[in-house]
Amino acid sequence: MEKPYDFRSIEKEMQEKWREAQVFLTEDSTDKPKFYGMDFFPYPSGAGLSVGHCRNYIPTDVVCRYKRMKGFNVLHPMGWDAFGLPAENEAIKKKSHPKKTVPEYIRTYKRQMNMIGIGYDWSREINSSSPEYYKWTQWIFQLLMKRGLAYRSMSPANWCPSCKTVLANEEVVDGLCWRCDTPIEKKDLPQWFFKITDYAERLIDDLDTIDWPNSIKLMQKNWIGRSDGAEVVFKSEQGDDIVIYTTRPDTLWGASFMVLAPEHPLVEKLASADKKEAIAEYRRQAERQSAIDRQNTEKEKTGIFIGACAINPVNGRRIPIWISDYVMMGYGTGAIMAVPAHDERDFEFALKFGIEMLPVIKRADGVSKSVVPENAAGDGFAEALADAKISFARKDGNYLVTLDAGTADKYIALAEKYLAEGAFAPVAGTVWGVVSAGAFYPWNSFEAGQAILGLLKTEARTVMEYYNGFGFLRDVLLHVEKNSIINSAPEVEKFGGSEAKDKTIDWLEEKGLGKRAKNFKLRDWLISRQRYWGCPIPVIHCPHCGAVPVPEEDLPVELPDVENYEPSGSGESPLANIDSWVNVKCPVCGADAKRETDTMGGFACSSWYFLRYVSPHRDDVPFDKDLAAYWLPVDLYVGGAEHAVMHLLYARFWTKVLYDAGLVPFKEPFHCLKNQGMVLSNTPHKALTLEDGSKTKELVSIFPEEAASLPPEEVTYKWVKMSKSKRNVVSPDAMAEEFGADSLRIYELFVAPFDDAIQWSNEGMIGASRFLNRVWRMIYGYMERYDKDFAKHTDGLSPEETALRRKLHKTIAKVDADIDGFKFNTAIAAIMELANDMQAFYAKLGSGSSPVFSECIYDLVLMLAPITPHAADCIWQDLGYEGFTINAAFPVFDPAIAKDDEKEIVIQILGKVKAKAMVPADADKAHMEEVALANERIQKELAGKTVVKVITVPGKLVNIVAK
RNA sequence: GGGCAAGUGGCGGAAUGGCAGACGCAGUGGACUUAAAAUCCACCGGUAGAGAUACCGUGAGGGUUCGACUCCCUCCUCGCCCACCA
Repeated sequence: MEKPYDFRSIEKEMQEKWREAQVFLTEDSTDKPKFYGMDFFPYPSGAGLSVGHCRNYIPTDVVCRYKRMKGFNVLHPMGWDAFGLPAENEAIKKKSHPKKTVPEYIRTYKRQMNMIGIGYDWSREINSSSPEYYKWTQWIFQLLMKRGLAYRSMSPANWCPSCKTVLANEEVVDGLCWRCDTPIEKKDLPQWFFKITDYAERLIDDLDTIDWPNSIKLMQKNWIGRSDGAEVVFKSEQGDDIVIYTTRPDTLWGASFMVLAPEHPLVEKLASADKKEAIAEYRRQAERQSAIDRQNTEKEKTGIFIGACAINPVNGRRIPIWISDYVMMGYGTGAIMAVPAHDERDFEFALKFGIEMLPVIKRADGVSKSVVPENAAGDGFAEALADAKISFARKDGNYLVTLDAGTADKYIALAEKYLAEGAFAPVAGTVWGVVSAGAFYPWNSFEAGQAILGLLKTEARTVMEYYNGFGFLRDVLLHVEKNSIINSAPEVEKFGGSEAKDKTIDWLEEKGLGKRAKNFKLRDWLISRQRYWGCPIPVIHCPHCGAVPVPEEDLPVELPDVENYEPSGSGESPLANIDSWVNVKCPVCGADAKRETDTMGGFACSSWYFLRYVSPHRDDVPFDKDLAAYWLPVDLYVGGAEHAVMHLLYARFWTKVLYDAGLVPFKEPFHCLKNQGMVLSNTPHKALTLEDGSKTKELVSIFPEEAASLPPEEVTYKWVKMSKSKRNVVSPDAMAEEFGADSLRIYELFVAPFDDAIQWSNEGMIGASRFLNRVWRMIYGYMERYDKDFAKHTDGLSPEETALRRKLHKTIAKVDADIDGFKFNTAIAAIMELANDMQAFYAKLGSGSSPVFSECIYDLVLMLAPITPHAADCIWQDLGYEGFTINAAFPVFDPAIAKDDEKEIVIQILGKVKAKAMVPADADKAHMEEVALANERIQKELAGKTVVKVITVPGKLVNIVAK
C-alpha cells in the first residue's frame, strides 16, 4: 500500500477524529490509578506560542499519553493566566482593551496547542479573568482574612513608575520592575499583605518532602533565608531597651559600636539635640535612594553618629550608636551590634568613620588563634605597629594596602620571630590573602608565611595588593589599638565554632540578657495592585467597621466595564474613578462605605488554579473536596525555572493555608516538579552607546531590522532567551507547516536533554522529518504483508529474526524507562536505532514476509504514539486497528526475548583494550579468563611477562595485570 | 562577593567506574536521474602509515583504582540564581 506522508492532511484529520471521539476527556470515577500532569498555565500574549512554550508542553504531553497507555487515569488540563500586568500592559500598548485582546490571544494559543497535538481535556479549560473563576479567588482571599493572614498596612512599597503600581518583593529583580525594567521607587501607600511569613518555617521544612529539582529548592531556601541566632538587649544610656539581632552571639564581646536602621523608631528619642537635623537629612537621603543604589555593594558606606551610646550587657562597655542604610528596618530588629573584627561590613564602616575597633576574641577551637598567637598580647607586636602609617583603598572588591617602609620592617621582624618559634600566626592574614590569589598554593600556611616574608623583603615591601585582604588589614589595624584580647563568657570559653555560638545563647538566656531567635529574609506578600486588570479585592471600607469582607452571597465582586482603564499614577486604581461602583453601604452597619479599589496581583489567581481543574464548573464551591482529594497533589508539574520564588512559593503557601482550614488533605500542591531548559535564539546585539556618544563594551540586543541597517562589524550575535520584547521568537506555526507537528515534536525532544538550554536552529528539523518519512515508507511498503497474528508465529525463527526481536525488546525496555525518567532524547535515539535495524532487515527481506517484522511494526508504532501521535494513529488505523493508540497498551518488555545468547567481551592488558572475544552470555569468570588467556593476540602480548592478577567482570571484560 | 549547574568531534549530544563519540546534523565519495531534489550505499576525532596497525585524545594540573569522561582535591572558563539579610 502506497501512501505518501502528507503530514498536513494527516495531522488535521487525526486532530478532528480526536475531537469527535473526545479522546482526551477525563473520567473522574475509575478503578485505575490516577495521574495528574500539568503545565504552568500561560498568560496569553499577542506573540502567540513560541517553540519555547512547546518545549514545556510537548514533554508533558508525551508523559501523559504514555501514562494513559500504561493504564493510568490521566488528568491533563490547560487554562489561562489571563489577569495581570503583562496582559494589561500589552493591551495598553495596542490601544485596545484586555477584555478584547485576551480572548483573541486565547483563541490563537488554543489553535496552536491543538496544532502541535497536545492532548488537553478542553472541557476543563479555565480562565482566571472570568467571574466564575475569580469569584473563588476572592473567596480564598476572604478565607485568608478570616484566618488573620490578610492585613492592610501603610508601608513603603516597591513602586514601578512605568507600570504605575506597587510590586511584591519577588517581582523586583535587581532593583528593576520584572515586567518593564524600570527602576523601582519607594512609595508610602496603604497596601494589602498576605502573611506568608507565618509559614516561612514550614515552607522551608516541607521542601524535604517533595520531588523537585535541587536548584529550585535551594532558591526557595535562600529566598526564605532562615538564619539562626539571638536577640540581645542593649540598654541606652537613658535606659531604653535596644534589641539587636545577631547570628554571632559569640562575638558579643567584640561589639565596638551599634548601628540602627535610619527609620528605627528609637532614633528620634535617643538622638542628641544637635544631631536631629543631620539625622532628618540623612533619612530623607536614604528614602530618595532607589533600590538599585541601595543594593549596590560597591558603594561607600554612609551614616552618622546620633550622639548617644549604648551599654553592652555582657561587659558593660559603652559603645556609640550610629545610623546607616546598610542596616535595614525590615530585617531582624532593625538594629545591630557592629563587630568589625568579624564582619567585613562593620569593619569597613569603622574604617570609614574612624570608630575605635575591638579586636577578635580568643577561642578554643584555633580559628581565632590563627589570627593572634596566645602570647601576642603584651609581647610588643601591637606596640611595634602602633605608629604605623598604613593606608588602604578598596579597588574592584580588593583592598589595596600600603605600608610605609618602617612599618614593613617592623612587621617583617616580628613575623620572622614568630616563624622562628614555629608560630605563623602574625602573617596568617597575609597568607590567606596570597593563598587565595593562587600564588602559593599548595603550600601550607607556614611555608606560605615564609614565602610572603621573602616577598615583603624585596620590591613588594611597600605596596601589596591583597585579595580578600580583610583578615590581614583587620589584624594590623586591630593591634594598633593596643587592646588585649577580650574573652567570651567563662562558661563558654572552651568551645569553638557553632558550639560556642550555641553555648553563648544558653548563657545569655540564663543571665536574662537575650534569647534564641530566628530570622527570615522573606517578607510578607504584598498583593495590592493599583491597576484595572486584576481580581477585585472583595472588601468594603466602612468608616465605623473598618475593612469588611463583601458577604459571600455577593461574590464575585465583578470587575466593572470601563472604557479608560489605564493607570493614573496617583497611587489609586482606575476603579477609584467609578463612583457608582465605589460607593456602597457597609454590609455590617449599613453606613455609607467605599469599596476597596485595588486589585490583586496576578499571582493570587495562579496560587490555586490546579485545584479548580478538578471541578471547573462547580459554582457552589471553589473545588470539589473529594475530587481534589482524589486527583491531588499534582503528580507532574512542568514549567520554566523563572517562577522558582514567585508562583511556586505562593502556591505552596495557599495550599498550606487550605490544609490548615481543613479543605484539602495534602500540604504540598506539586509532588514532582520539572523545569524544561530554555530555548535560546541567536540575537543581534550592538555596543551600548552612552549619553555622551561613547561606546562601551556592554552589548544590548537590537531588532533584526536595526541589525540589517548597521555595518556588519558593529553587529554581534549572541544566544539569548527568546522573548517578545527582543523580537527573536520562533513560532511553531512555520515549523509545523514545513515539517509537520510530529517532526517538530521529535526535534524538540531529541535535540538535547529535557532540562538543558538549547540553541534554536531549523537545521535539525530535517533529521526528525527524514526519520519519520523513512519509518512511514517502510511500514506502508510492508502493510499488505502485515500479520496481526504475529504473536502466534514465534516458532522456528531465523537467526536474523531472533536478533531483530531481541533488539526490539531491548528497545522497549529502554524507551519505557527513558520516557518515565524524562530522558526523551535517548528514548528517541533508541527508537531510531531499532528503525535502522528494521530497515536493514526489510531490505534483505525483499518481497518476503516475517511475523517478527510485523511485531516490530506493532511495537514501533505504539512506542512512537506518545511522541508522534498523529502519524502513529494514522498508521494504527491503516493497519486495521480500531480507535486510537492512546487507548492501546504500551509495549511490554519481555526479558526472556531480550536476553543475549552470546556476548562480546573485551580483553584488556593493564586497562588497555587488546582483543575481543565472544562468550556465552552466562559464561562464568573461569571460562572468560580461559578464553582471554587463550587468545592469540593476548598470548603474543604476554610473551615474557608474568601475569600478576586477572580481573573479570561477567559479561563485560577481562583485564590482565601483567609485568 | 555567595550559591548552583556545566565544560566530550565541525555542530547538537551519548556513555555515571569497564570498547569514548550511540543517535542525529553538517561534510566527503559513490549509486539512481537528461539534470536537480528526494532516496539508497560507503566514509567521517587527531597524528603517522598505501594498509593492517600504532600512538595521542573528554577545559588544565594532581590524586584514588587493575581500569577514570565518570570518583576525590586545586585551578580556569561559560551559564543561571541570589546578593549590604547582621
